[in-house]
Amino acid sequence: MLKDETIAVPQKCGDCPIRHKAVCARCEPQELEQLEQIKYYRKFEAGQTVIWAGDRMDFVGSVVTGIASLTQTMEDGRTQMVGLLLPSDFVGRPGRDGAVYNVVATTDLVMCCFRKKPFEDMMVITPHIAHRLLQMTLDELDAAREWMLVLGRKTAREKIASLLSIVARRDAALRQMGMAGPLVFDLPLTREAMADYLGLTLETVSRQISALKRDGVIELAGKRHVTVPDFLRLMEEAGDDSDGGMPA
Amino acid sequence: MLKDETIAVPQKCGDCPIRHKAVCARCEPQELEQLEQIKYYRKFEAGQTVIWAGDRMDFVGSVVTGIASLTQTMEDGRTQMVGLLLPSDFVGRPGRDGAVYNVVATTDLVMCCFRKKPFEDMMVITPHIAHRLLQMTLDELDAAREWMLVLGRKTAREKIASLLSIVARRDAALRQMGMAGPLVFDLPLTREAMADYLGLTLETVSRQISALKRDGVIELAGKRHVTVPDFLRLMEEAGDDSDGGMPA
DNA sequence: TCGCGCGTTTGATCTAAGTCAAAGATATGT
DNA sequence: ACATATCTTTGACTTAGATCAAACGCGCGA
Repeated sequence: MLKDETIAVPQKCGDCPIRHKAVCARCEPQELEQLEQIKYYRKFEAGQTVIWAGDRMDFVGSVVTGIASLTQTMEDGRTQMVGLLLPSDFVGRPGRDGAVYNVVATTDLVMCCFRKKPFEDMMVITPHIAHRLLQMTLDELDAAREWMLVLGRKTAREKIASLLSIVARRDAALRQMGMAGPLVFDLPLTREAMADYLGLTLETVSRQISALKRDGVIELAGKRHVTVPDFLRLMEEAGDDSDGGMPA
Repeated sequence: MLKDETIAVPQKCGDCPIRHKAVCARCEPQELEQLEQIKYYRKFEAGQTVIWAGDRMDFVGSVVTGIASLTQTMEDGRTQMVGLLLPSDFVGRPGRDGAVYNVVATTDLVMCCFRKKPFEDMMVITPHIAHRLLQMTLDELDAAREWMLVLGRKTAREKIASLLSIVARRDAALRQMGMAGPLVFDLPLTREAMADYLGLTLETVSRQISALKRDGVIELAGKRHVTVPDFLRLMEEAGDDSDGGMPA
C-alpha cells in the first residue's frame, strides 16, 4: 500500500541539505559517526501516508525536503491538521511505540530517519541529544498553543493571514534572509489542506484569499505563488501584536 | 501587586499531597533530598495571576491543590486558554527565561516550586529527571494537539462534552477509581473560563450545559456539582471514538 | 434583613462561516 | 489537441454561534 522507498544513503550526515540541524547541531564528530550508522532516507510522493495513527512507529526522523502534516480525523470524517512539518522539523517521539496522528506527505517528501531503538540508546548515553529534544518539544508545544489561539479565537481572515505569515517566516528563515522588503514564496498547501489546518472549509479559505488579494495584502501569481508586499501589514491582518506571532 | 505568599515548608517531599509525582516519581532518596533543598510552596487566591506572559520566570513547579490556567490574550481582549493545570501538572520550561503565557489561579491554588537555576543544574546531573520532563512535555504536546481538534472542528455541544469528560477523567484518576458507574465531580471553572478554554462565548457555554442537562447527559446540583450517569454517553457527545479522547 | 455584586440563565436578533451547487482553471495522460 | 481529473473560485442560501439585553439566584457585608 505505501509506495515509499528506502533510498540509498548517498552522503554523510554533514552533506545533508539541512545538516540534521534538528538533531545533531551540537554533536561531536564521533557522535555524528554513530548517527550515520543508524540513518537512512525515505522518499514519499505527495499524498502518501507516512504513518497511520495507531501504527507502530519504529523510527524517528526529520524532514529534509517537502512538507508533511500531522492530522487527526473523527469517525465522521472531520479532520484537523495538528502540525505542519517543514524542512528540519522532527517527527516521532522517543519512548513512545505508536504514532498518535496520521503523518501525510503534503508534497513530495524526503525524510531522514533513524531507527528508533538505537536512537533511544544513543539518547541515554548522549545527554545533549536528550536536552536538544526537550527544547525542540517545548518549541513544538509553544507552536501548538499559539495555534490554539488561532483556532479558538481568530476570524477566518486572521487565520489565513496567520498561516501565510508562518509559511513566509519559515521560508525566509530557511533562506537566511531578513524579513524586510517584499517576501515571495510558494504556498505548499492546497486550499483543502489549509482549511484542515485552520479549522475552516475550503470555500472559506478560497474566499478569504481572494479578499486578501483584492485588498492588496498579498499578490498571487498562479494559485500558489505568493508575494507579500508588506509583511507588517500581513501581521496586522493576522491579529498578532507587532513583536511577531509564532515562536517555533 | 501580586498578593502571593511564599509559605513555610511544613513537610518533606514525600509527605506532599501529590508526592511530586510530576518530577520525582522515580528519584533516589539522595536526589529527593536535593530537591527538598530547592523546594518551596506558594499560595495564590482565586483570580490572582501567578505569572504574566513576558515576565522573567525564575522557578518551575507543580500544582499541589487547586487549578491554574495558561492563557493568551490578543490586544483587543480576546483570550484563549491554552492549558488547564490540575494537581500534579507541571509549570515552567527549563532552559527558558521568560514565561510565554499568563498563568492564572482559577481557584485557590497551592504550588510547589523549585528555583529554576538549581533545578536545571540538577537536571544536568540527573538524566532521568530530564527524561521524565521530556515524557511530560510530549504528553502536554499530545494534549495540546488533541485540543486543536476540539477547537478547530467540534461543535459547541461536543466542546462542552469534551471538557466535561477531561475533567471527569482527571478527577477519577486522582481518586484512583475506575470510570465505571456514575461519575460525580465539581466543575472547577466558571462559565467564562470554560468559554475561554473552548473558544466560545459564555452564553453559548451556558446554553449547551442546559441542553446537556435537559437531555439527561449530565445532572447538576447547584451550578458546579456535576453527575455523569453514563460516561460512555458523554464520550459519544464529545465525538470521541470509544477508546477515549485525551491522552495526558 | 436588605442591597449589592457576581456568576449564570434565557431570550431576541444578527452575522460569519458553512453548505450546496455550478462553473473556471490547470494539469495529466492518450 | 482533446478528454479527464483535480483544484479553485464564485454565487445563493442556511445556520450555528455571537451579540445585545434583561432578569435570575445566591453569597456576603452592612
